[in-house]
Amino acid sequence: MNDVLPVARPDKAWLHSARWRAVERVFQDVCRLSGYREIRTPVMESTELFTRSIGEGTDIVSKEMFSFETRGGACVTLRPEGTAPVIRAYLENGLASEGSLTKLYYIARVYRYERGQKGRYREHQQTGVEVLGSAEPLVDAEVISLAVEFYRRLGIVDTELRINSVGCPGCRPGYREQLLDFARPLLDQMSADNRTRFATNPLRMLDSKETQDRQALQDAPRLVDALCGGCAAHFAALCDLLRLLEIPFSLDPHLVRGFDYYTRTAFEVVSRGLGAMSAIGGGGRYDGLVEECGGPATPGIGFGIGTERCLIALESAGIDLPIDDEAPVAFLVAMGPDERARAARLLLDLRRAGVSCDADYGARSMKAQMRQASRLGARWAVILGEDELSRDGCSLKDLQGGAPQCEAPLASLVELLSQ
RNA sequence: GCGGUUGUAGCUCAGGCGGUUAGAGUGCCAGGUUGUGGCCCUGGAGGUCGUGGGUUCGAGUCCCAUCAGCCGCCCCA
Repeated sequence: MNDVLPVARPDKAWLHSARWRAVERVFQDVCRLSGYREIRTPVMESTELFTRSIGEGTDIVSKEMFSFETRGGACVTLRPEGTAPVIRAYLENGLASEGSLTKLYYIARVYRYERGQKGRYREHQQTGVEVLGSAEPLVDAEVISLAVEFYRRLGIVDTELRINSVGCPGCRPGYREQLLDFARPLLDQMSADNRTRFATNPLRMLDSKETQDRQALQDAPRLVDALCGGCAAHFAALCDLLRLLEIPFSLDPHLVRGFDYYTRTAFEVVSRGLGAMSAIGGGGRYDGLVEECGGPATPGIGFGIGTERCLIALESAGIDLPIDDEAPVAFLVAMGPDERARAARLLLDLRRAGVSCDADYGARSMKAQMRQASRLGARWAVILGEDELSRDGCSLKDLQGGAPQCEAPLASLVELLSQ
């Protein structure tokens, strides 16, 4: 299991909870600066929500969902992605207000029943945003720039942004016919998977990474050339905006992505040199999804970013984000039962004053307590012995500096350590 | 879903052709220092050998299944 461990137990660097917090903090900062608000949705939703939104023919729905029946006989699924639950919550809680945008972000554990490997886990985390209520290319550009800005702030610079337009229900069927006509004579040159896709989900043939499929479809008609007027104008406007924002991108006419709900803009951020696990984020526009989920026709766009993949990318790039200092300021060393009781009171007083502190709770030797203080990285050892307590004082030893040990009155301890 | 590989102490790993009380390093605990961390020395504790079956007089070792990790494919974050 990929447990996320405290910093004090060194393991794979990216498994430290402090690093997760650091990445999440960067994401939250970027979102907050851009006017997004956090939404938290349940891990479990009705199965139907996902089969309808993601699409029956997709890999995720057909073989990768953790689905089961409740005691009451309802079919539920652990969410395999973040968008559909957000849409459901948006509708159910009336977050839409007439004629205005809703900008949301989420940090969600998601679940897919698939074979694990580096950077791919059955339970993983995605951070993402959803913008509901606008079809303006300006919004597409903001969402993409938000994702790019997140990577930039993390320091992951070895990335490439790929975009495409997958059209709309108006122009896609026409393209679909073009593609089918092109592929039909080439069917025997393609993989079994692609022959299946030919019948079930032709656009996904383009996404195949099999070399035989890539070769066969190399000169296939491009979706971007078959867009209707509205989609073409939208895509052109987005490309202009990205250039204005100085966000480098490449056009990938074969980019389709794994969800059926995408319309027009689709994009992916890949981190080069990470082998099988190249995509570290992706998203797109889904102008029909809200309606599909039972709401009013509402355009939307969003993206999802894999937290684990970001952490691995950071690790392999040798980037150390600033992480929380978990070392206590003070460690109380108590010599006997009376002193331990006194220490308990001091711990409370110090903590109330905002001074992080800890102590040993057993009857261990002074040497062992000092060793623990040192190991925890405490700045001060506060020594409570019979002698000191008889004078209502304690000995203060600086475990990191070279200052000589001194005695201080207990009454002044909180003030001394608060500095 | 497919292929390869690994699973032994908290951690990193040894354990020729199956044979008696399963080892090392590190970490942990105690002592050396009757009340003082890091360095050093000595000692100690700690293991259902991933799990479940099977073969055998006897399985950490061989066989099967299963789970998990890692790597590749597919797909995706």
